[in-house]
Amino acid sequence: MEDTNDKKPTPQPDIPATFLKPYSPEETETKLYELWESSGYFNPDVCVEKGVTAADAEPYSIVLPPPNVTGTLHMGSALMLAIEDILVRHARMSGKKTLWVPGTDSAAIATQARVEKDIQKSEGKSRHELGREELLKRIDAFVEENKSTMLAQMRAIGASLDWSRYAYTMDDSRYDAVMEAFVRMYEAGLIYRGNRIVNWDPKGQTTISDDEIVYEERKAKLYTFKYGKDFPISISSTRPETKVGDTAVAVHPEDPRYKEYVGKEYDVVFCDVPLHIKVVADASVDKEFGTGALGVTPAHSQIDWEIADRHDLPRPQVISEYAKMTVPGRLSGMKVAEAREAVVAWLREEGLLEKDEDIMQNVSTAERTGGVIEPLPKLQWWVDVDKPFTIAESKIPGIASASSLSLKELMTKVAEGGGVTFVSERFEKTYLHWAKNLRPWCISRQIWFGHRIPVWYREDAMKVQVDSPGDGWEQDPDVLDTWFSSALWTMTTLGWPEETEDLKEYHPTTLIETGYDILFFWVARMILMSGFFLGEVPFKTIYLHGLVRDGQGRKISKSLGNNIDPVDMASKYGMDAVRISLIMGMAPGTDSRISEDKIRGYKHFANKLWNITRFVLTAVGDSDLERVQGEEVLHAELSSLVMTVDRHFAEYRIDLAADAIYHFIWHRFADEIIEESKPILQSGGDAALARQKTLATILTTCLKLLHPFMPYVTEAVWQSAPTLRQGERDILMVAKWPTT
RNA sequence: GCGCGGUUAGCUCAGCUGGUAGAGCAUCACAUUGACAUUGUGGGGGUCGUAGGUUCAAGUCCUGCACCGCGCACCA
Repeated sequence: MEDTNDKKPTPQPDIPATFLKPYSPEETETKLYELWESSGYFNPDVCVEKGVTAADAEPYSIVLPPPNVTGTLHMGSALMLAIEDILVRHARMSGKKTLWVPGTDSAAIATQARVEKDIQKSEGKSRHELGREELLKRIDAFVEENKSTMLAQMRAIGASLDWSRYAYTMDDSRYDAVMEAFVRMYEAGLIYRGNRIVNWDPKGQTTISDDEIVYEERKAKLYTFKYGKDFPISISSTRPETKVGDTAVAVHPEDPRYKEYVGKEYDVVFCDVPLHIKVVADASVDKEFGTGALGVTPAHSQIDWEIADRHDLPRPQVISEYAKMTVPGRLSGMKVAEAREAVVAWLREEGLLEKDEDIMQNVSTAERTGGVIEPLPKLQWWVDVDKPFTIAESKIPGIASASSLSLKELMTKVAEGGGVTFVSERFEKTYLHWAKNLRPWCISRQIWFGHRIPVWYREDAMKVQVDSPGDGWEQDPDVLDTWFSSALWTMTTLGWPEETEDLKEYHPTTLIETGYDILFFWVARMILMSGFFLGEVPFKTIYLHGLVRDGQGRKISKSLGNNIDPVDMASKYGMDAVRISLIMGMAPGTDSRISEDKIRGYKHFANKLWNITRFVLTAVGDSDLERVQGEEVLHAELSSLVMTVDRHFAEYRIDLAADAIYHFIWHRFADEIIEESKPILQSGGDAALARQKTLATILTTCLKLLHPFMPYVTEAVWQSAPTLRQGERDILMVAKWPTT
């Protein structure tokens, strides 16, 4: 260090100068990542070529859940990268043929919404003023900029990803694969175009899937009223404005109050709109709710649409895509909220309102825009999850080749038959519950950024194919739900639809590791796609991690200002400290907490290891330890530590593995073994020599065990202290995992 | 409404197939120029949410209840 030493110079033994000052992450991290990357060892092919991995070694593969290109990495992404990097480094050191595929996700809606918002702010223009082509150009520029930042961040975290296999959801090869998938599923009859009730987001001006809905509990008023003075039945509704779209009143078939009216038809004028209402009996009606009679609005309610199906009712649309009334009369052009008040006022005037009561109601909102969902009938593209198809060749337990089943059944059987294992069993229940209640999946989106639907129209003709059929054919303007392409991710990153070596070698992948919040969006749908196209599961094990919360257990959010930037923290405390503090105390599937204090604590640990090294190197000096025997007892103890760590790895309890290593290093090795060693070393002779050997062996083993968790500091030690390598490779990342 | 978690020291959590409570942080006291003050040693602190049950023995198994969190459904 720079402070001039005017005290007597302590006699420095012959150890590398780098250990004479505290560990400095900022000086080492970038260099070490470059060392790893340029070594080529992130790529399993290179590992085989250079003899690090046996050619016939067991493959171990993980496909990185591609982060959205909408911004920068947050603590959640850092946690994900840390967990996966730990597993991957452990697998690589254990001699497996280890592949971790990097990627980024275009995140269609999220990205377009973000860019549109920016343009609206800076230029005051909407996307329609800009035009499709120009908007896409702007989005591409935005994406390119973010991508490079994000890739740099992934490197900073230390992720040992094989960059030679990097994929982006919208690159050419992925794009083509998505088109191919759509066409094949269409040809199998599992994708169809249909007019059904969709979840329409008036704010985002697009449909969204059931899973993209967020329910918000709000206070609402339930009004009870009649359509007109001469109408015999009262109904209840929280949305009286929709009643101008009613074509029936449904009652329970066994409700004695209404039996006499079933089958009768009435004409009324409701708020200036003439209605023709038929009374129908339908078992889906709950006799106990409200008046026991349900005003049926087929075009603006999912269940009403289904009732209309059963009773062959007309389905007039009375609300537009802009959530405005399309009926003539006083409501014409009003927004739904205004119309509601206007209808209530009219009901009061007419003396038709019988009751209004406060109730709590779940309002459906769009996850991305927060817009209140307006159910509307629309002609959209759907994945049919109920229609049986024939699975040509099945490698899934419980599903026979050439058998016939629906996608829903496929998804259920994969879990029930043990085709995949959930690290936390409880998620299997959640998954199964979801799979069994699955409804058609709406996959078309009315936005511009994304994989455009490969369907072509000319007059009344329609063709489903990847390339344009020729002049005069117009491509469907819609793009696919971003999760449709994501669902193919394990396959497309490995080369599908080509039958590549990678696909053969690494698919099914060993493990999917992602947040539990995208179990349905993504994990379940990968099972769907992989099952349909390949007859196999996309991954053998499902590891779901929880949310990263702040020190007080609050969700990380912009409004709270409690975001902790992983790269920021790393520049203060080192990335090793960030990584290990993210996974310490984090049981799989449960939310975890991160705070600056915790990270600071683990910086101390990195330095502790540094100082241990300094002590050991000093103790060993220039002794030749090659032929020296260490002490049995301590070696047995070390073995038992390795066994504990292995067991935790086998159970995916990397938090416990890290804990075991941490405690051994600090509280056993440093606090006890090193302290006990001081007199032994001073006494000299064979005992001292044996102890030197023991200390070196313990440290070497600790470096290896700790490497997956804290790759930088351990590699820094390995690089600076060749004496500790004991004949192994000069890069710790590819050293052999300790055996017991 | 259905389901899933959780409830153990001030805080964050661990306690596997049941044998009478552990760690880290925090706190208090003491020590040390030591490989390391990014330190060490020691102490205090818990009737393991609640009421029952099974058992020779229950944080640990079973049942009910309460509270917190989450998912799904309903949403007339």
